[in-house]
Order: sequence, then structure tokens, then C-alpha cells
Amino acid sequence: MAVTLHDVARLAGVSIKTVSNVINDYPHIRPATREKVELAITELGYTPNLTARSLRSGRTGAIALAVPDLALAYFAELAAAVIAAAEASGLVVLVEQTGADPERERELLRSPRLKMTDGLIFSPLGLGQEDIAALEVPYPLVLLGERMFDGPSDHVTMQNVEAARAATEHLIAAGRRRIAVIGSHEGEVIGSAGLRLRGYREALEAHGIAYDESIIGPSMAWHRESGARAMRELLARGVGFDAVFALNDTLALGAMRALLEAGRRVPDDVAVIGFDNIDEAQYTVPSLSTVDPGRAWIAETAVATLLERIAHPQSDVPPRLLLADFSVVARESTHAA
Amino acid sequence: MAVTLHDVARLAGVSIKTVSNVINDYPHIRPATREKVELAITELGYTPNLTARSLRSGRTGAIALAVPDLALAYFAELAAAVIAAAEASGLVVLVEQTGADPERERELLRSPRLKMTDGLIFSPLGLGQEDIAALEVPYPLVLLGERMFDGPSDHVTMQNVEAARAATEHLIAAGRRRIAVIGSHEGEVIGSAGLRLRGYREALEAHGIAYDESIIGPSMAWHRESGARAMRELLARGVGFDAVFALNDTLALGAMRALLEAGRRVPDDVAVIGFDNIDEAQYTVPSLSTVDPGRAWIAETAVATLLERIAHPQSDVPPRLLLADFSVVARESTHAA
DNA sequence: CTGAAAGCGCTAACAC
DNA sequence: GTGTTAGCGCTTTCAG
Repeated sequence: MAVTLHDVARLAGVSIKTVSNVINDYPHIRPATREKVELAITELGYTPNLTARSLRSGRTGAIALAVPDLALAYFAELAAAVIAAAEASGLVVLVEQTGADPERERELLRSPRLKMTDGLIFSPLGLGQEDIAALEVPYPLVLLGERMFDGPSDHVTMQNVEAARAATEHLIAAGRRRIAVIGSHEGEVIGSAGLRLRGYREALEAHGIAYDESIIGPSMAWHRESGARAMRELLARGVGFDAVFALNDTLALGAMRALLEAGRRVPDDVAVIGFDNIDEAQYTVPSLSTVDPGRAWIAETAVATLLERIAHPQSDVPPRLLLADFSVVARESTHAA
Repeated sequence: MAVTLHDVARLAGVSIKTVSNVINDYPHIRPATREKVELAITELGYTPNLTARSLRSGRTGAIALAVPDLALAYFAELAAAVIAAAEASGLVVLVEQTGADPERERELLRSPRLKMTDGLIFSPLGLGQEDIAALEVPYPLVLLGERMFDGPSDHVTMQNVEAARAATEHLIAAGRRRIAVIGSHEGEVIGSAGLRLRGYREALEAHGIAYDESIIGPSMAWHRESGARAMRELLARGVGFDAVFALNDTLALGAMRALLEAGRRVPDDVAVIGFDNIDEAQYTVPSLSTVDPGRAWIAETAVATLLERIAHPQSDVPPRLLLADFSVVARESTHAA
């Protein structure tokens, strides 16, 4: 069924090697030969069998991207950016969803399905410090979005602590003092939740504001639904607060919804800031202030770093930690009252 | 570097074929042999080379999914559903973004990169009726989301016309008569915009309401941004309307934003309904009424249909058109005034 | 500048 | 039940 190099070679009256040379732009081919071959290629509609090429060359031209869930806006936008960056380098992207399940994340790392790709860009959510050994994998790996110290692989990540601190300070600068948090993960140190909470605490401390556990709203899931729920719980506690730092934008949108339902005005009664700068943050009512963690740069850098590791698998370059610049994006939800 | 069947065979003291049999659960193997082989496999940490297996078997275990842009919520949620459905069948998904560019969509269909997959689930946006010939491809193909008549491939799609008609009738039932549209594509017949506008017109006609071009807001892009812009243009025209049918949810969210900025209350002054039922529609303020076009069913059916075609490439089953059930989801944005 | 031939790791006839 | 062997389609020394 499929037309192969042999078919082309036969029609062009040359050897299979010559056809291969033409396809791979080997420099020293007589123009007449090249033309003959190209004619045969178009006549037969030949397209190279990439699987065979992969087997031979050891390269697939594909990379894998593993994210918790594409239905989450942040990861969808991240995936869009990664795919675009990969395409610019002639790579194709295989997307996996882990559901943020530590078990599935560990499984993914040893999945033979990865043999179909040249490397992996992995945004773990469930893995902890104790899983660092599992990251010792026999293929190029770039981690995203979380900062695991002393891991064996390159990390491209955002400055969670510093950006969270800046977000909190943005609220403090607007005159807020009772700043609630939505989306904390109790006891977490190394994940995004832990790091962002740390930034929050640092900001409080720097401004002489006491940390008050009673306005910390935990929520394992970072969905709109859970943001709304966590906010309702916070309101039900009856403790006062004049601002909310939601640990991501989606939580913030859910929290805003719950605040409005409860008759609290944003930003007049409660200022709200999120984290991620997802597209929709600018179109909500009120528009959502947030931190832009440098998503586009992260995607491009992750692909570039992975490509480098793929090109030099035995390189002695130690694991790098690449940090994106961030910025606070002030919008309506934190306008001065 | 990599450990192969030969290595395992040597360690286990059997032939390569026996190892292959064990891996592929070939029934007739002596338990003792199986055990020996399995021991060798774990000892060496052997994982099969999927590229080699693909070359030999002609199957890759991967499918491709092509969507316009993952940053668009509808397609992100669709991709999430497709990947989940594929995984349930042991398939892995390669995601491509076309940017809704007809040129890139045509190119994609003949891309040799597809040789790395067993088939394609394709959500075209730029292709028109004239491109039907381009859909005659030498691999299994399932189209999504648009209804091209008499194409050569299976289609899994939503009932655009009927669902749009139902959305419009929902507004009419709420007492609205001046129903604007956001997101039309002038002159389009076969795309989602054309079909949904047709449903809108059918609903008007059925209720004796005249079609009025002056309240039709065109917008090629279906982003929040463009929805807001189209709505501002509509408002600037100074024509009156008491409802808006946005041709998708994202447009609707942008339009709501523009309405609120202009001091129009939703739903009191203007009722708004969208299309797609993306997750966030239920969390906006006010929550967005919309049409659920059956996304989950579409994703599962697309994967199942593609798998069938992959399993029976020469089947005589003619191209099928599979239509998802839809439902109107009434929320705050269309509550009776 | 072009041809012949080996082999990437695996599966599937076909022997034994 | 298990081993031998021939390729899947391609790239790549190595000759010529």
C-alpha cells in the first residue's frame, strides 16, 4: 500500500541511497539526478515513513507534555504555548493528563509510551520531595511549574514565592490589612500552594502584619467550584477580611462569584487578586488583578532546554533552574476603595 | 544503551521469540519459562521499543487530534475529553494546533507527521465545502464539530442548527423579541457560524419575528476580546435590542463584559445566551445561559469511531454522521426580567 | 557523486 | 512449546 524509497528509486532509475540523499538535502547531488528523484517523489506521492526513520535514527521528532488537566485554563494555555514553541522547532507534541494523581505521575515517568518521544516536559502536581529519585529517568526531562530543589533534571519555573509576595504587597499597598488566602494546602512546603503561601507570609511579616490562620481557606483542588466553596466556608466562619489572595486565578474567579453572591462588593468591600494571568482574568466583571508568572517564556524555554538535552544527551551541564520574570497585573478587582 | 529483547533472552537463557511471546501474552508458554523471562525483564528493567514495534506492526498506538487553538476554552475542554477517552482505550494523543488557518489545515491533512499516528480526529475551522477532496486521505479520519455534507469521512458533530434554534427560542420564550447576534461570519453557510445563524433565523421565522441585519454583529474571531468589541460596535450603532445570542460562550462572556461597561444590566435590560457550555459559564456573574452541545459524548464517540476505522481499514461501512444530543442550560443571564 | 549492504528492535511465519 | 529467520522502511558506513 504505502510507497517506499524503493518505489521511488525504481521509478527514478537510481538507487535507494540517492533518494534518501535527496530527501535529506545531502549537499553533493547532481542537479539532474535531484530533479529526476523529485519528479518520481511527487509522481508517486511519496512521504517518508517516520516510524522507520525513528527506529533507525533513534529520534522521533516528538516530545511529550504531561499536565494535570487540560480543562484547567492555566494548563490549557501552557499547553498551547508549548505546542506552538515545539512546532516552531519542527517538533510534535504528545499530551498526557495526569489528573494531579501522584500515582499516575510516577507511572508516567516510567511508561514505555515515552519511548515514542525524544523527551518529556512535565508539570507535576502530586509529586513531592520524596519522589526526587523517580525523576532519575533515562531520557531528557524538563520540569515545569514547581521548584524541587536538588532534583536531577532541569527546571523551568516561575518565582512562586517572590511573585506571591508581590501580589500580597500589592494588596497591602492598596491599604488592605486583613488579607485572606484561598487554596492553601495544609502542611505543603514544596508545591505551588506552599510556596505561594510562603510569599504571602513573607509580605505580611515585612509589613508587620500578623499571620492569622483563621483567614486561610484551604482547598486541595484549584477549580472555580472549589474556590467558591472555600470562600463560602470563609464567609461562614464570620471572621473579617478586606482582601483575598487566591493562589490561582481560577480559584479567584470562584471566590469572586461567592463574594458577590454573599453581597460583598469587589473591590470596595473585598479586594481580590489571583495568580497566573489566564486569558479570562481580563474579561471578568470586575476584571481580575493577578500575577503574570511568565507563561510564554516558560513554554519557550522549556522546549529550548529540552531540545538542548536531546541534542547533547551526555552533556556535563548540571541541572539548571531557570526562573521566569513575573509582574503584577493590576485590574479592577484591586482598585483602591 | 537500551536493553533489548536479545539481552533479556540471553539472560533468561531462551530465544528472543519466547521473550516476545511472554510480553505479548501468547497463551501457550510453560509457567516456568514465563517466570524466568519475567525475572530477566525486571532485572534488566526492559521496556519494549515502541518505535520498533510500530514499524513492524504498522500500528503506533497513538492518534492525532487537531484543533484550532488549545487556549480557547471549548477546544481545551474537548481535548481534555478526547485524551481521557483515548487513554481509556490505551491510546496516546498527539495534539496539533491549526490556528483555524485553512492553509495549515490543508497542510496538516497531508503532513507526513501523521505517519506517526494511526488516525486523526480533526476539528476544522477554516476548511470549506470546496476542500472536501482534501479530506480523501489514506488514513482513518474523523471530523468534529462542523457538518460537511457528503464528505468522505465520519463526522461526529453537534446539532448546530437545531441547538441554535433552541437557544433562540429560549430567549423568545422569555419574552424577548429584539435578539441580537454576536459572532456571525458573513456569507458563511457551512461553518458553525453559518449553521448557528441559520438556527437563529429559523426560530425567528417560526415565531413571526422579522430578521434584522442591523442587530447582527459580525466577528471572525470567537474570543472574549472580539465578543466585547463586536458588542461595543453593536451598541454604537444605537439600534435597540433586548437579548443577545452569542454564537459561542467566549463571545458571550466578552459581550456581557461590554454590556456591563455600557451600563446595561444582564438579564434585566439584555438577556444573554451563549453556546458550548464551557466550564466557566456557570461561574461568571451573572452565570451564563448556554447550550450544551454534548461535548463528552462527542469526544468518546469520536475516539470509538476512529478506533473502529483503524481496526477495519477496508470496511465497507459508508461514512457516518453521528449527532450529539444537546440541551439548553438556563442560568441567570436569561432569567425572566 | 552514487550504489550495495548492514542493521535499528521488533513481530510473525514457519520449522522443529 | 520454543527456536530460526525474514523482513517492516529507513539511514549510514563503506566502496567504487
